[in-house]
This record gives sequence, C-alpha cells and structure tokens, in this order.
Amino acid sequence: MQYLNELSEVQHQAVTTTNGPSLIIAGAGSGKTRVLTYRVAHLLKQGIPPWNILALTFTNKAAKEMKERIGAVVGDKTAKQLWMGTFHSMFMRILRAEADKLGFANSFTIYDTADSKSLTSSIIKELKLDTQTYKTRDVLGRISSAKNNLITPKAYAANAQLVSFDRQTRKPEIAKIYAIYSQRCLKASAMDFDDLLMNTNILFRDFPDVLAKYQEKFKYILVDEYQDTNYSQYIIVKKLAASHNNVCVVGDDAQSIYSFRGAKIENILNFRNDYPNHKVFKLEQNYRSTQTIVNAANSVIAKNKRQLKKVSFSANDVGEKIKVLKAYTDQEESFMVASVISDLTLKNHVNYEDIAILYRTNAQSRLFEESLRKRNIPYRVYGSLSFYQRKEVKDTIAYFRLTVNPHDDEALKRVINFPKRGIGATTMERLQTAANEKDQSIWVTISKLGEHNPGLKPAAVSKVTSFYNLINQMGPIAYTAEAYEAAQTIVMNAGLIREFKADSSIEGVTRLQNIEELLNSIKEFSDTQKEEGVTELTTLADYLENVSLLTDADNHKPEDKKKVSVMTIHSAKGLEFDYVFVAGVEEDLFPSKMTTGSIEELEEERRLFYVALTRAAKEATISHAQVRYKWGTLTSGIPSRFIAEIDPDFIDDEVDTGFKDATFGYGTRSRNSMRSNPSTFRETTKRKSTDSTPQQKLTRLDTATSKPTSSNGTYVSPEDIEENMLVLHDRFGPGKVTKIEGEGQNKKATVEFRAAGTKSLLLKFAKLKLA
DNA sequence: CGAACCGTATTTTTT
DNA sequence: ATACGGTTCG
Repeated sequence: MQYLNELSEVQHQAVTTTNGPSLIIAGAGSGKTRVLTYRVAHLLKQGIPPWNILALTFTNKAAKEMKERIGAVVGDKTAKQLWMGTFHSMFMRILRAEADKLGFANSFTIYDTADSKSLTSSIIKELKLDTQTYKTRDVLGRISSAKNNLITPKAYAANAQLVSFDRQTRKPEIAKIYAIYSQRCLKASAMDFDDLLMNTNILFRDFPDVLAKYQEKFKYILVDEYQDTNYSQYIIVKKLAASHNNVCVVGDDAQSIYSFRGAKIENILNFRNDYPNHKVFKLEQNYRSTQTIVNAANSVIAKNKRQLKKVSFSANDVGEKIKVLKAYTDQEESFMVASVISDLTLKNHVNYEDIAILYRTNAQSRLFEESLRKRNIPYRVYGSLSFYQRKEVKDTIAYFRLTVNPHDDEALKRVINFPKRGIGATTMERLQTAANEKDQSIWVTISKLGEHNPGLKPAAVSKVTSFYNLINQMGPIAYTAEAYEAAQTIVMNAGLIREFKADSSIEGVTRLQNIEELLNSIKEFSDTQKEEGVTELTTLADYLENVSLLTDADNHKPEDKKKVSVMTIHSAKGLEFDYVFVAGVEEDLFPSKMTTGSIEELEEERRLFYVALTRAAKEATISHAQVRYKWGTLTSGIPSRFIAEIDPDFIDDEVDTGFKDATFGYGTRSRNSMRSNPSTFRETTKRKSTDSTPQQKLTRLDTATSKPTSSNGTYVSPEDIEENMLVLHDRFGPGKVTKIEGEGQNKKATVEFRAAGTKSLLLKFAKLKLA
C-alpha cells in the first residue's frame, strides 16, 4: 500500500477508517481530494467492487479528475465502473432506469434553466397574470426552493406558511403555477435540474423495493462538499445510507457558498445527530497556501458567527503579503492585473496555468479579456455563456431532443418555426390551448389535428403537419443510428445547414462553425465511448443524456492547460493556483448589493471571499476600482469591507496604479495619491496611449442575434459613410454602399447585401466594416 | 406572418 | 449596454 505513506497521520486515519459513518472536516487546501481519492482506492484494494461505491461530487470535473487519480492506483478499468459523479448525473442515471414508474418516459428530457424559464413565463402569460408582479425569475425561484425542500405542488398549496407568504407578496397564484409547471413537465416527459433530485426522492418514497435495491447496491457512500448539499440531496443520502450505514461526508462549513441554491450549512453541523456513532476527522493543516494567506483568510472568516470551531494553519513559508491594487477605473483595474501577470510570467517565469483572475459576477469578465488579449496573454474564461447556450447550438440540440422525445414541448416551441415555416404566434397559441385543455403535449395535439382541430386554418394545418412528418420520419434514427450520422441527417433534413449557410455575415459564419463543432463533439463522444469499451451502438439519445448536465468547465481542452484562468469565485471552488487575483472587491459588488440585507447572506459573501483567498498557493492580490460601469452607467465604488477585515499585518500598503489619466479615465480626474509605486508598474506608467481610440457609438445593433466581434467592425457616424464602403447591418452580413440620399438624421444608404439582396437603410443603424 | 421598430429590465452566484 | 418582449406596419 504505497499510497498510504504519502499521508499525514490524520489523513491516514480518514482513509483507512472505512466502516461506519465518518465526518471529515476538511479545511481549504488540506488535501481533501487526496483523502477522498485514496479512501476510494483503499476500498477497491480491499476487494469492494467498484459498482458498490457511490461517490457524489459537486462538479463533473471533480469526479472526472478523481476517477483518473483512482485509476492510476487501481487501474482505469476498475475506476470507470465506480458510481462517481454529481448528484444530478448519478440520480439521472437511476431515473433513466426507473422513470417509467413515475409516469415519465425513460428517455425523458432534461430541461435546462432556459427551458424552465420559458415554460414558467408561458404559464404566467396563459393565466393572464400581470407579468410585472409575477416575474419569471421570482416565480421560478419559489418553485425551485419548494422542490429542493421536497414540497410537492399539492403540499405547497396546503402549506399555510407558503401560501400566506405568497399572498403577502401579492403573488397568490404561485401554487397554481407550480402545479401547472409540474403537470406540463410530466406530459412533456421532462425534468428540470431540481426534478432530478426531487423525483429520485419520490421514487425512493413510493417504491420501497427500488430503494432497497439501491441501498443494497451502494455499500459505501461518499459525499464531497457536504456543506453545499440541499435538503433534497440530504434526504437521498440519508435514505441510501440507511441500510449499510457506511457513509462518509467531507466538507468545510467555512466554504459553504451555495445557499442561494438551497444548500444547508446545517447538514454538516447536524451530522453528529444524524449518525450518533460517527467518527470525526479534522484536516486542519493547509498544505496549499503560505502562512500569510491562511492567516489572512482566517482573520476574515473569524468575523462570521455561525461556524464549527476548527484551526486552519500552514507550515509552509510565510510568503508574500497580500497586495491591494487600487485602480481609478474598472478598465484601469484590468490593465493593472494584466500588467502584473505579464511581469510575473516574463520576469519570474511563472506559468500561465498557475494564474487565475477571480471575480464576483460574470459580467466582469469582459474587461479582463480585453486587457489580457492586448498583452498577448493566453487565457480561458470559464462560465459565462457556455458553448451549449449559444442560440444556434440550442436550436440544433432542440431538434435532437425532439427526435429523442417529441413530447418535449420546449424544444418543439423552439424550432417549430426555425427555419421559418410560416407557423406564427396565433397558430402556436391555439395549439397550446388545445394541448392544455386535453392535458397532453403539443406533439400529441398535432398528431390528432384530424380528429380535433382547434380552429386552425387549412394552410396552418398543412404547415404544422409537414413539420410533424419531418420530425416523425426522423424520430427512429435517434435510437437506431449511430449518433454522428443521426445528427448529420437531422441537421440536413431540418434545413439547418441551409439556413446557416445562407447567412454569410461574420456572425453567420461563426454560427455555422459552431454547428460543425457541435457535430464534431458528437463524433468525439462516440469515439470515446468506443475506446472505453462500450460495445453497443452509441446513439444520439446517448449523447443527449450525456450533454444535458455538462457545464462550461467540463469542456476542458488540452490547450487550456497553458492559459490564465478567468472565472467567478463560485466556479473556482475546489481549484488552486499559485497566483490569484481577486478583482472588483468593492462594496455593492463584493459583497453583492443583493446580500447586504441580512447577516446570513453577508456571512455567505464572507465565506465566498474566504474561498477566493484560499485558492492561492503563493500570492493573493486584491484589486478594486473607484469608478466602474454598471448597467451602462458610471458608478463609483468604495473598497469592500472585506479588505478592512483582513488583519493589516498580512497586507501590503495599497498600490496605486500609476497609470496616466487620459488613457483610462472615463473623464477628467485629479490624481492625489501616488504613494507607493513599486517597480512592477513603473514602466507601464510611461505608456502614453493605447490603441483603443474612443469610438463614437451611434445606436445599438438591433435584433443582432450574436455579439458582433469588435475586431471586425466599429461604429461610425452617418456623415462618414461613403459610397462603396463595406457595411454590416444586423444579420444581413456584409454589404456594399451603392447610393447615398438625404441629409442628417434622414440620411439613407442603399446597400447591396450578398445574402439578402438590396436594402435601403437608415444610416443610424449602419455599422462599418473595416475593409 | 414577419420585419422593423421601440421600450424596458437587467447582473449574484450554478447543477 | 444589450437582450428581450411587445407593438405596428407591410
């Protein structure tokens, strides 16, 4: 047992004490992953079959990495047979086998957040409720938290507290919306993220024999990030563990940052009551970070009232103090960070992959991208809009979804008129109403148009029917054909390729490329399945199951290995980097404005800050700006309270940027403090100007479906438009100005588009393409 | 029915 | 600033 020698005493205990309930309190950087990995490996070495072990992680990525590490000890083949993954993916797997018992097709669809939103919002509209009062986000939030607390629609309506709360907030119909939402999901054979957990609970509650089967199967259960489990997840674990009682949970209450998603920090605090005979292992030594970072982080988290007492210490070097960069503007902040990174890599030979920029909100990523690009620093932004959330990709996947499960109403609504088939709002409304009345999916309604026509004109009937035939004909290939071939056929038959090819604009070309990338990823998936020894045919249905729970971080490409990581603090959970930059540490941003109302929420933000700092192994740098764009307007920000909460012994004096006014300022400014200005910034101080010339913004690009790439186009004023110029307008692609008429606001240009013929445009909507 | 146009809310975090 | 939904016009 070579691997046991690499462990500290307490780690060793935590790894080898495998029977009975265990609670591992694992501080940041305490070698938690290593313990979990070896614990599983240890079980396997003792002859426990891999399929008897259920290991629940917080992200797919964590599961994948752990499987690889375990594979290195016990062999890949064994490791692959482990039930190791996120709650959502593991219980999806179980539901795929059992969903018919609950009235769902086993090929049920998974609704992502966008689908849930769209469904909720259409129900609100159908009920003719005031959309101002019933905001989709709020309603969905109520439904989601009900589900996470295992409150069914019926129970919701019967729950005095919930009902009276909704009445007080003037939203008495939420119970009804919830009921309809669930009914629609059932008819569509669709489950949202919360349903995957809730329906697992219902399955275990209503089918004791099924529960018994899985209790028997999972002889050993491990749960990572236990502090971030919600009630629904907690009950699943409790039930599954009830028979063998071999449950090991790992967590750190100081790192609980998901209460907005229903996570209950109490789950870890209450473990002792739930499992009286449990053993506790406290991993308190931080092997990751310098003493300075650990002590600084401790000094902050000490301000929180609710926490388990534990020590977190480092025996590493004392290390550098934490730096605070003070920028005038948000843009300047990003330039500074890029500048420091540049110095780190050039002078100190730090590798890009050992550096991360972390922030509170995804919206902050943009400026960092620009600054890093200007300095030719390779980077990868995680989160934000993932590949799978792009419109064209979602549309294409919607077709795949429909062929796998035609009752998937959200997919159907998405593509029934894309490409354009002349099926408009009126037709859809009639179909939806008919479907609601008969309590069936839109698909069933369409299939029975002959028997029951809800007032559709013959023209509409024929259009809808031909869509029906299209999908119906393709249906079987999702199950019978090889995934890539099926995907190709569908994309062709549905007219998607034709649609995307018709658009020769920059955006259009990108869209086509994205579809190609999607198809490639399907091919890759098939190939990987084969390599992993899957002998059955890999179908499109298989691919869809796999893809629905993937996130941006799961698309980790090999080339990302050599890049600076840019992401939210939430996504950085569980990761570590030598050099970490925490940006935008200002009041109302971090802590977020939404959270300063209650102590609980503020404490969570503080834990988030704690997580941010403890990602750093060698150096942590905090930055904040005095002026920042928010919602398109300039706002001023003061340094976050969290900076003041760090014990000053561990902080360097604030570093002013030293950048020149004109370059980055959003207006005139007076410089007052130029106190410490370390050499790092001296040379950049001399930079007189950058290549970013101020652009005159005329108007938005209306109806543009994807962001124009700023490198390809720039805004110009109407008076600068001349004949023969290349112009971009909306999605029409590049066109040439052939004629100019009128003056001033009414100045018009006739533009010849390659794809869309000749159009006459008001120039205020024109966008010049640099020829 | 679809395109063009216009007004408003949005940004807290994710499986 | 922009994405989205609603309204109007052809």
